[in-house]
Amino acid sequence: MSAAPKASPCPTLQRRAEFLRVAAKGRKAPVHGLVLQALPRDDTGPARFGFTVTKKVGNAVVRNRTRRRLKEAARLLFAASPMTGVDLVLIGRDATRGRNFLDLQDDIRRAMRKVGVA
RNA sequence: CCAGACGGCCGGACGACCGCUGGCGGGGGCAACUCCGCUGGAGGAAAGUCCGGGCUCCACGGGAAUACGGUGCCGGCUAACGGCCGGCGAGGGUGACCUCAGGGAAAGUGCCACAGAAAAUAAACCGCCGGCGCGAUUUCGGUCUCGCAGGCAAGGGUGAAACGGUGCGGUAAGAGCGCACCGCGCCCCUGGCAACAGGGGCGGCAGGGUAAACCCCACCGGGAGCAAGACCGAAUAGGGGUGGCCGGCGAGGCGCGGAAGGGCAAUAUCAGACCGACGGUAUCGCGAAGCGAUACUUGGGCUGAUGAAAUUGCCCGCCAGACAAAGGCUGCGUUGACGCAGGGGCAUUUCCGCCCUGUCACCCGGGUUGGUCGCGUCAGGCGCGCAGCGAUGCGCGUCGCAGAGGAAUGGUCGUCUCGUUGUCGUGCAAGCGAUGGCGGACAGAACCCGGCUUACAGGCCGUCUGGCAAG
RNA sequence: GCGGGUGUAGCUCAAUGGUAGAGUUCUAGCCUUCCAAGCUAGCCACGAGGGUUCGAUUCCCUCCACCCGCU
Repeated sequence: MSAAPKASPCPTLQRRAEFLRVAAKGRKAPVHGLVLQALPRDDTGPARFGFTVTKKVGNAVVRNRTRRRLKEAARLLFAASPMTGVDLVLIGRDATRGRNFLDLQDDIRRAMRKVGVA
């Protein structure tokens, strides 16, 4: 990469191969509001996030809103307590949209403990 | 007031905290970037992708014809359209109004099942009619059965549809055979730019339906799409080439290594079942770019067997992260890392193991999961005026109004609002007030614009129609 | 973004504009000591809505769902 990488506080996974790697080799924790997949990395860079909402959940508006809630909940949580050296994939499900926001944040914390990276 | 028709419009509001992103200004930094402030940040359909255009590349000397695809009453509007407006015709509705692929059936071809005699050059099942012959009967007028050769198409029956309809005359019975009206065709007149409408005359019925069957006629149409297309591309890694320098030993059996090897044939292939996706070949359609269709299999992989397999030729492929240049696709060196040795690394020492390994300089090429442009000032929005029945056009004024890039335009909370519903109070009642619950549609820009189509909670405005009531 | 195709019985597939059919499944009966096989009978369908036509699974339009290809 010729341009210097942007110093974003919350870098995202973008390539399909990265998502597949996390799904294949990482650990999975389904909770009520979402499904979390995590894969530790060797380096000590900031945690990277990926967001997945399948077409089964709904149309474009519903998927967009589901993804944004997950993104915001993750942003608030990890701004308070940053993590390093891990790739996280958050998968939205039907309940994500109607879940109380505080409960959704608790769901993420609970899922983090289940996959053993918290 | 009730029911309805048409047109236009809105698509919850405000605030707090925490975020994302475009622009402008300022500060820091060599720069990438970062901080602060101000300001902008989804839709009427952003959707489906059904049409039309801009823009870009490709193709192209002009014109015509053919083929293919599309459109199809007339006139107008428009950049253009399969869109819109106005008019005409047909059908529906008490009405406002709605619906219609609505050219040609007298160029030709095809089709019209079942039923029916007959489904379109006509024809005659049951029938009707008079004549002739035999016979029966008779109140001597006639009546009836059967047969023969004829006339007729009114009635019956079939069907979605039966070679004009109704009535009168006429006749043996009938028939546009004659007449009136309706329909139809032709001609003329009037109105209209036209589609068409109205009127008159003539004809005596010719021409069933189907063109969302082929077709004919008229008009329109090059191909692909912003992943179009253009530019930059360094360090490092990686590919290739040339030159200089350095370089201890060894092998071609197995094995191993190497940036890079398969197929077919020749004295090495064989058998089996399968597939037609991919590739190839052939044919067909259009002028080509390009797009598409059909067929085939010397093509493909799979399973099993034999074999130590070389060499040569041809073809394809590979070295290579798309493309190309030059070169190469092998291994005993006029060489260049295969082995050993040597050098370096795995914290240090010895052994073992693993990994890396000529070095320097110059030059060349392509352009990726990189960056930049394309990228938002335009068939633009709003207001007023003028022209027009209208679509729309013209003039003036005014505004600047998203620009992401796996994808921003948000997340959370509160107050209000709207709908619905429960409870309480009040009231004869409609209702009003208080309070609580639930809900607020359809849906997310991806180059842009004009349409069409489809989805949509709730609400507002205007015009009109039918009905009821009151004045 | 561009383009193509499919939708018929529970399943796999047929069908010139004229009564929707085959195999299989299911149900019942026969056969058998019982089961299987076999035989016989039955049940079940044109993705949705409009239009053209006397008549539509078939022709035309719109919508829905699914699949495939190219870039």
